[in-house]
Amino acid sequence: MSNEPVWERPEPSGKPSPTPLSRDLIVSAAIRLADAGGLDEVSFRKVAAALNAGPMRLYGYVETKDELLDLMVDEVYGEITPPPSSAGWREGLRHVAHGIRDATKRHEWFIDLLSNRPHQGPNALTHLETTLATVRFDDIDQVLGAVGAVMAYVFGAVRGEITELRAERSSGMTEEQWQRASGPYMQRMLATGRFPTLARVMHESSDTDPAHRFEIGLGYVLDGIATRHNLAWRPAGSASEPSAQSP
Amino acid sequence: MSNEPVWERPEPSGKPSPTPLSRDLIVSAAIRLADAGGLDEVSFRKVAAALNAGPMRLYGYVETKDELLDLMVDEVYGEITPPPSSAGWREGLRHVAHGIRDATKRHEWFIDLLSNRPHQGPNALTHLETTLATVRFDDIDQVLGAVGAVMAYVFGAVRGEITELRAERSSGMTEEQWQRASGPYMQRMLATGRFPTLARVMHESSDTDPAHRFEIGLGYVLDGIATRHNLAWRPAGSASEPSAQSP
DNA sequence: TATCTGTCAATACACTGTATCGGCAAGAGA
DNA sequence: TCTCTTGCCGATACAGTGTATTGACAGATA
Repeated sequence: MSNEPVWERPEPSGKPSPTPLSRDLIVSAAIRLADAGGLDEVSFRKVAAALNAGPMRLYGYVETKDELLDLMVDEVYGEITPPPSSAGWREGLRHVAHGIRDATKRHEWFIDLLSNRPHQGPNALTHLETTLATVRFDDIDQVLGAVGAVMAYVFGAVRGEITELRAERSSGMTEEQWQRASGPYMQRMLATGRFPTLARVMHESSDTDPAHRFEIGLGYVLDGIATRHNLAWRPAGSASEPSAQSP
Repeated sequence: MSNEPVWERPEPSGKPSPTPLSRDLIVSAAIRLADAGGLDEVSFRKVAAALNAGPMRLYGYVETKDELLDLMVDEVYGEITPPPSSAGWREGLRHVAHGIRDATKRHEWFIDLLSNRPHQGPNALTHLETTLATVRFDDIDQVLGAVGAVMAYVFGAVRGEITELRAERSSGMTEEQWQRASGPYMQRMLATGRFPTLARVMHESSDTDPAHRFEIGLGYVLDGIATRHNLAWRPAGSASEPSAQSP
């Protein structure tokens, strides 16, 4: 009934109980379950059971399951360390990108909760704030464009990684050879000759390290921002970053 | 029991029936339902009901619900027109990017089915093949890197768009003013003063057209690829595209 | 002490994906 | 033509989901 978002709604007034409860306890239990067995393990019944409580007890703290998921997402945002305020826009955005990727490594389900609703919890907002603040272009539209592009790339890339990783895991522990067409189905498809370029990629590509591929793509995006805005920029492996200026 | 993927498994031998059935009928019914009411409307019971059949009848054509979703995804890939073979890498990738974005406009649920499993249906594979083939760099790793980065950006950006669009729709038809902090919660948050840059973005940004923002980010990625690989490239609005060369 | 208020457990409902079983109808063999 | 097999389909059932409803009980207040 209450139209306020979770973040602004107070929790029930911890009445002394054999097993005390709180929003924090609930979300951390849910996160534990999700980390261990994926989002499917997160049900009100299971979360409540993990806390020695009845399922309906959770509804005092959380109005709906989506709210619980929102709280979980925001908790993950809270784990991500902001870039140092001394960082230039390029280092800053790289830091943020890796922060999200690392967080998703710890909580794979994080990436599944992107399309539910926008992330507006307090931690998500401060994450967004510090990310925007690290890009000190004069033109605010350029700031938004740069941050938006980097975020879009990061989310897409991380999602791809996780998807691939899950496929490997479920498809019988095929380590990195999975995309090498070791799956019999893929082998048959490639054998049809209808996918020559794809076959070439599978057979000849030497770049199978996901972290490296992530870095490559991220480099593209950052280079593009620098090029488009005529920012000074060094091609590779350079330590210092010039302070940003919009043209 | 059969370990073969759907794509290689024959359908039941169309026995004459009052209401004939086929995989195509099933997936198009499912797609119709999903287009109309989102993925939640796609259940075996509802799809079967739309075809005047019992739910269990579908299991002859599709072994599991994930298989049905895979078929739906592949159908969407089939709708995407490949780039003209005359296109250079930049036009080609732009064409692919917009193809995916447009398809997602027609079928919003498409973007939700990315993290399930990799897309390996015949249409998805030919889509990937033509995408790779449009980038004629000598170094195959550079091809994969470029295509991977563009795809990651596209998926991330489109997902963001759809998420925002859904939020607007559910949050009471707030058109484009949503991100202008018209939501009372956001207004309160911004009023705390803890998010100055975010507030500035919300108030001062004039760039609210999603299509334009998509284009901007895509431009970053393509510029980055061109820059990184020292490809000839014109900053803006230039018609002809030089044929690609890797350094 | 009596009343109110807020928290919780139990039950119930509609819905999901899918395993199992039993029948039925078409094709094959005699 | 009669039987038998085979493959498809419907009905039922089961375990699980999110959540609405109800009723009891405990602590605070009058």
